[in-house]
Amino acid sequence: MARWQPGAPERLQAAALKRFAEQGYDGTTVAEIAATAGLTERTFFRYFADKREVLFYGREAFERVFIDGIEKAEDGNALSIVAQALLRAGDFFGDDRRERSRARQAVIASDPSLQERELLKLSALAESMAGALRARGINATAATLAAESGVAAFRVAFTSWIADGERRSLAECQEEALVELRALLDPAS
Amino acid sequence: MARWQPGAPERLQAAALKRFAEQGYDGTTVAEIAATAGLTERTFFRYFADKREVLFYGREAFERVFIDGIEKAEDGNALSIVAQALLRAGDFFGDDRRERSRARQAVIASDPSLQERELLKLSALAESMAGALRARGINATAATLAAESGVAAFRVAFTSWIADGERRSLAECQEEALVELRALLDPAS
DNA sequence: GGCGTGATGTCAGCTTGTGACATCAACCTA
DNA sequence: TAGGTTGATGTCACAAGCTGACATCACGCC
Repeated sequence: MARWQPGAPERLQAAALKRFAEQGYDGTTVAEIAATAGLTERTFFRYFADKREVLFYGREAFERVFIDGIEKAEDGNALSIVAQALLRAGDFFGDDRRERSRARQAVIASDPSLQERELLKLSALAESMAGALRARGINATAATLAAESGVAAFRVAFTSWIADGERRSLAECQEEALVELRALLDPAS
Repeated sequence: MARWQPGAPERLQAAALKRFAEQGYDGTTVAEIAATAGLTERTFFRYFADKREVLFYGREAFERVFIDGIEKAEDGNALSIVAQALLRAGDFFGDDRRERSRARQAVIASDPSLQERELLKLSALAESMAGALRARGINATAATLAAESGVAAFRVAFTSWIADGERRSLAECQEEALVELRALLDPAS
């Protein structure tokens, strides 16, 4: 038998989500999270740089979907490449993930320091996307603007997707947000 | 003679900028900042909610320029209203502010937790701008997307403006960024 | 059987941030 | 002018986040 239970970071994340939902983010100490997972505070900080980071465990897979999407997109202008990547990323979030996403987002919305961290992650995502666009020959400024606008569209779509009573898939919400983005130039808007 | 030296928050901010430049953000404690300003740590936390906030003192005036710009802009589509506001905001940063902006931005770039705070402030700015757009009758989604894209353009322009050797005014950098943004959304491109 | 490895624990300490209460010059009022 | 009020600041104690140094000890390899 193994000396330690496997999957320490996953257990810590599960424990944290449970506690945050019950007592709130601020009302939960790292020591409590660790105890819930059968570990100590010190071990928590070996896996996560700080208390907030536990909510963002496993982001790399998520980010890779966007980068892959940009690399594999058909040729077009910067925005159309980003749009293709977003639509593929939409498929990454199936309907089974909706409830968990909602719960996680509710925790993040409850605390400004978590919103900051979320923004930093999204900013890093935009920077990665801009890099992938530059690798396809898009100029630096256009790449940055396309990536940032794309992330803004993703946020709009994601917010709709987890809203109460929303039935459409994330990909459908994405399409709508992209239509709106392109319509910003319309004199009618 | 007054019991206390006036302008405690300004003195604390100046002391902080000085120390951060000399010793780095992380290498400076709040107690040191307060001592430099002739005050105590407790007083620092009476003026600033946390250590980072001292770098963002006086943001309201900055934000108001954007909101005023949106309110006073001539009619047009969402993006053109945002563009008018950005160009006015460009005038807010005269050439005399360039050096201080550069120094401040260097501190922020040196520490991820400061970048987080900066992103939160910019996100709040975008949300205010979106509100001002909605007040002009723009629909919610378009307002959010136009505001976020506009803030992205501002960041691009601001980064150019404080780059080494840049001679153009911020307003000129803004114009360039806006041209790129419009080209991005233009289906013809 | 001995030994290194590596995940975890223990402990001490620093920094950030907060609540409760004390201080005391300036100001107001009778 | 005496006496009370105000408000910026100080003092103290403490919780919580986070870190470095070192200890522990099952597992697996030689």
